[in-house]
Amino acid sequence: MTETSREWTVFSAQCPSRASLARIANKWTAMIVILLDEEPRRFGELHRQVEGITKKVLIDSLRALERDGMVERVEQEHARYQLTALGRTLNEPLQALRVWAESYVDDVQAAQDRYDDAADDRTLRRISND
Amino acid sequence: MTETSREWTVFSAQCPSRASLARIANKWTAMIVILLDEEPRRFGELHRQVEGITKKVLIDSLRALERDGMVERVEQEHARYQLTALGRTLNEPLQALRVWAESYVDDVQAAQDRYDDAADDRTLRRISND
DNA sequence: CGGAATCCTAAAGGATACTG
DNA sequence: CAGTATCCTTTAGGATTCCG
Repeated sequence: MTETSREWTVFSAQCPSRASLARIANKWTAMIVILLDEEPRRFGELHRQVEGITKKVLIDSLRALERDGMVERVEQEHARYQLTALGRTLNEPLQALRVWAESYVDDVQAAQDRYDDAADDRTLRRISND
Repeated sequence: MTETSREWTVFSAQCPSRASLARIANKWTAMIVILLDEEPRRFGELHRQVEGITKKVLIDSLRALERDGMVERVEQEHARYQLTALGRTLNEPLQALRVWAESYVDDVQAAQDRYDDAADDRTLRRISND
């Protein structure tokens, strides 16, 4: 395996880095961090920009990111959120993930079509063998 | 927002790139892709190396990755899996995520401790105000 | 060994209503 | 507007058993 920190490895179930990976390898985290990296934003802005997220999920996500030290709430009254220094280090890898998802839409779609067609074939062949 | 593809955006709930993001921003996906990028591996190897994953979750993950065109099964009899060209493009961002998770364990832990201590304080203050 | 099938639980996530 | 509280549904994921 590639060496990173010698002490921690995400491949070990109990390693704290595994929990960290679970938190950051997450679509809501990715979208929120990317938006907050552009500029601090208020709750309502995030709620509108992350289309389809409910208030509950958004607040739960923000709290979890606060707890993990990636996001901080400034201006208590106006509920403005921003990234911490730690959170900012996260933008690059998450942004790369977002770019990947948007760049390869067609390739993924094509692969899915091929796979589903092949699955249909398999089903047909199985039925005709009965 | 940062511009990537003009046609797709993960921030739109119905955009196919959102589903793609959900698939790749996922701890199981990350671990499997990272391992397969090193070399093709058999089912049993993956099962041992991704500690804590069950056979069902592993097979479900592999099938989903196959359907999305990132993984292919070679040597049907020996069940050896490898990345496709598309899947290989995914290693860099996912590896970056893994490195992040392993590198900042201490910072995250410290943040959690601070957060939880502050939460205790808040609780105590609220109780004494009753 | 590499699965498939079934069942089940826990956790994520959604809907709705209410509040300062 | 920025939440909280409740309840409910859905999904991910785990446990177990069986099979070629």
